[in-house]
Amino acid sequence: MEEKKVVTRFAPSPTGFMHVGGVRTALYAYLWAKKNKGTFILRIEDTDKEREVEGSINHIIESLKWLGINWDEGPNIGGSHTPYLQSERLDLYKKYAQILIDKGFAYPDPYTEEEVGVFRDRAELEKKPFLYREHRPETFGIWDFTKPLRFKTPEIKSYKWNDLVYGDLSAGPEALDDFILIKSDGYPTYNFAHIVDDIEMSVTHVMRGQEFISSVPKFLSLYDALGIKPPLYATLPPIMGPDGKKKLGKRDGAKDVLEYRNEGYLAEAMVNFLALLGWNPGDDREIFTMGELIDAFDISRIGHSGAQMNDEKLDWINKEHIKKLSENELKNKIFEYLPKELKIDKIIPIISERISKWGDIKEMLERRELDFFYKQPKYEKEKLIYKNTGLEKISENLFKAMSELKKIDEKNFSMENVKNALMQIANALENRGEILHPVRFALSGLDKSPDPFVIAEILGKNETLSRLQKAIENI
RNA sequence: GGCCCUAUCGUCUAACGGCUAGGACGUAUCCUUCUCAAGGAUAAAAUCAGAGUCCGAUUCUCUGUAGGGUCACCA
Repeated sequence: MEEKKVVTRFAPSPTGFMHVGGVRTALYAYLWAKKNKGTFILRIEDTDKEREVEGSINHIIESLKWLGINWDEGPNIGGSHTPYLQSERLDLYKKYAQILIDKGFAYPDPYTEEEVGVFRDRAELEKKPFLYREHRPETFGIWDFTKPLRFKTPEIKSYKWNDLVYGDLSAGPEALDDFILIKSDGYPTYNFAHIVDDIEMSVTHVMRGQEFISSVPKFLSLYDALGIKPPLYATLPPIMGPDGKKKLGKRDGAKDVLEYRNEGYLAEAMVNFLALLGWNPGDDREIFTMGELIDAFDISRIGHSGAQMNDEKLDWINKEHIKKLSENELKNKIFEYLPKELKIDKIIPIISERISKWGDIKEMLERRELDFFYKQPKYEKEKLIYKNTGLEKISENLFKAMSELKKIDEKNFSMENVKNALMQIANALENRGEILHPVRFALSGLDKSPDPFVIAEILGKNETLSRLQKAIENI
């Protein structure tokens, strides 16, 4: 028997930016499709014209592209199920609506929105779940497109189904209701449209957040009414906000993923982090490329409980990915952030081992931690004193350092040689810091900085000696 | 309120019903050239509670508790 080709989709609504929750859903669907050499579809569910936010389709596209979550079919590139915007597929939903009407499984809603609202309020007051079907009219009129079209649930029963992640799930009959298929504005609801499209697009695996679990019986009864076998469901655990309580939502500060790009995170690190938020490979690996994720990914290892967004782990993963960059990639990226005076090859390791994301370079610059590499520092004496060493002693040590460093030929003024020279003096002292600290301070003017040897090499012999001299004059 | 889902270190997580509950981030301490960073080592840190089944329960069952989701002409 031939295996059916795996088709997954990501179907966002264009109501704003994408946050990590949406991205992770997209990622898992993508990974599963790629792992099975299947198809990953991007479909835009723009059936709510009220909530639609201008520009969000492009924003979503840009986010996915940045992360390398590439779709095989969808906006911009087309495919065999074009178009990929639901607002352009209205005829199709009408066709399916007609099928349901003909089968007696759909009817126009005779009530106004206000009247239904009254039913709902009453149910809420009585602490009962609201069920429209308890108000289902006896006889149905002809649908004239001005009223919403409702689904007539064929059979009110408890549903049981299997979820690829959660296993056997079930819901009571109160999960079933005569939901709206087509709104009075002519657009289908999510409940209806996504099912029609999943059928038309031959989607085999539906991955989405667990907020949809309680709607699944509705979907199943719709499939039943149509006489079509539903796809497989893989429900994803929620991502919680930083407080660990609520599901991450735009309302409580979920970040636009593109903001992570602006802060200087690598796309692959972001993907790596999100993949691990709710899934694990079953071994101790933590750092993955997209290709490695595709190999390792498996629905059966997706977790069941909510995971909390954790920026510190993301920083660590990003740093690990930075370490994997080639020399050239690292150089180009770091130089993007540096002023021309600092575009020195030797400064790259100094920066790269002090940052976890590119944006940290901006902060280093703002804190003026790198200025001394191209600018004579100002000396603030408070930062100088090393333990109980007196000023005179410090000057004396600086002189010693100068005279030793003068002996090194300019061509050989390397970190190693500077280190040897200075350590020779330092080791003779009771406390090595008595010379290492003043020298470092003379070169950088900072209480915290890279070590003096590497700075000396970058500054060169002349500048190094000149700064030692200036420091002596200024203390 | 009904229905549904979930529960292992602070966080992400691992553990056919069977070793001392493992790893990672973060934290702390030590080492490595004064500081910072990087690196190395070490440490502290968890099975929500109570019953039941079993020789044996983090794992299975029940109850409780806590958290989350859902009950739209939103997706």
